[in-house]
Amino acid sequence: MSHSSGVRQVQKQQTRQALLDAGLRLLEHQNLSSLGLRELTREVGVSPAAFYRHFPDMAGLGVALVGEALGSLHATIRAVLAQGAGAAGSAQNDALIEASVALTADYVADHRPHIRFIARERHGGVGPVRAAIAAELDRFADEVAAGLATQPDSARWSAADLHVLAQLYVDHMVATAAALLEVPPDDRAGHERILAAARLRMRVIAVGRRHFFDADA
Amino acid sequence: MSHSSGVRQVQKQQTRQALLDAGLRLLEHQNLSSLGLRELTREVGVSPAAFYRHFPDMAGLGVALVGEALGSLHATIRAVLAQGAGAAGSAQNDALIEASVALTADYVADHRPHIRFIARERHGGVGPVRAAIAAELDRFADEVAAGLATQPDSARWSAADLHVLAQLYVDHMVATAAALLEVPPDDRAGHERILAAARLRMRVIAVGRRHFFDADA
DNA sequence: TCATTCAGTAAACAACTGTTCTCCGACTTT
DNA sequence: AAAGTCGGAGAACAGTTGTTTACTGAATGA
Repeated sequence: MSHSSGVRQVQKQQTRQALLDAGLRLLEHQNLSSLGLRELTREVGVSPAAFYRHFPDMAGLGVALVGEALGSLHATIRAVLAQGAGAAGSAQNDALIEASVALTADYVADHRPHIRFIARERHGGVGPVRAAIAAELDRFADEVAAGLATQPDSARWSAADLHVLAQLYVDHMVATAAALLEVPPDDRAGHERILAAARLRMRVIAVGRRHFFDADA
Repeated sequence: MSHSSGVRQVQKQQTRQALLDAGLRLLEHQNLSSLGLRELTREVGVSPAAFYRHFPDMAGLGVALVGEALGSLHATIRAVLAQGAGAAGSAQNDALIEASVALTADYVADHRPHIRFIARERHGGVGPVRAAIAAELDRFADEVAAGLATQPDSARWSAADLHVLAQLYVDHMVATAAALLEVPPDDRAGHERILAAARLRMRVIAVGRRHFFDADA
């Protein structure tokens, strides 16, 4: 058999990664559908034909970038949500909100180009990429719904309705991430303004969930 | 002076409109940044050079499309929100939610390509278009905030926090509109599924607003 | 050691791109 | 009726684009 860590494979992965990195760099200021194959290979320093050794399409490159951008996030999200399992009270809830917002802020700070790519291509013109992003976000919603289900405030909620609520949380986090991109990375004040707004909105949603089945709701 | 309804002006507006219409048609399956000038003029049946008589750029065409897509919506939104002014009780609130959701559904049904364009270019690669969309959505948030302010449930809310809440409503409506686009126009079941989820989420937010300052919030 | 695999190259393909120029001819003003 | 305006056509510009082809030479496995 051919073990997968031969010199050949390693070098192939290196240029593949170089293509992904250069793509991300070039996509900071343009859409995937306007990124040229030659433009990309020129940036990397390989011949145009070399691209086809790694991806069938530009769409293929895009799908790979989606995985790079969001793939590692699932475990992190589950970890954050686990800290609120079974906990009650608004103090505990606020801690969970704070942790979620902090996670969003940190991830955007550390992966700006990736997040920008996701925001840009979420409704972009490249079908397979749109589908890949939608699939990842759906998985996020599943995970958030599972996390919500363990909390006392969700006692009277059906699984289906919890999933709808989870989508609201996910959408809101994506919106917050996109808002953070609109502000320069070193603008601490603008940064904090967005995060404060995000916290407020999450608290409104949390309160709404808790009182949703009250008599005067 | 030259009155603005001469044969000349009318014909000019006609080809301008033809450019906008053809643009919208071609943008249904691609991004603005990948729409070629020649591709567009070919679709309309005019020479490439004719484009420059109407727009300096593709970005210019895009900004004009933003106005076409969202400009007429402000008055409609104000009208819907006015019906809830000063009203209390969850029944009245539900009516307002229903009206908002119905407005969104109708507008998407009647302006699918426009809304698709907005969703696609909201975070797209063309700066001026992004800015134009952001400006329109900000105006929507202003209008929603003004509408919310007239309701008893907002009694203890500051103007600034109401504006943050209004952005949540606007974001949610945009997300709902985008979700409607993902489903074929004649899929009544999928359509209704999305609208039911939107209503639920809006109700959660409304309940959260009402109980936000409760002792156990 | 020798044959095989295969990532990357170079060149050629036909087609396409945005922009500028000069010109025409129908509308508009005087 | 003459002079002026101006939307649009047509051609030329110098590039660019994605894709396929035959090839090289180093890593690989027997």
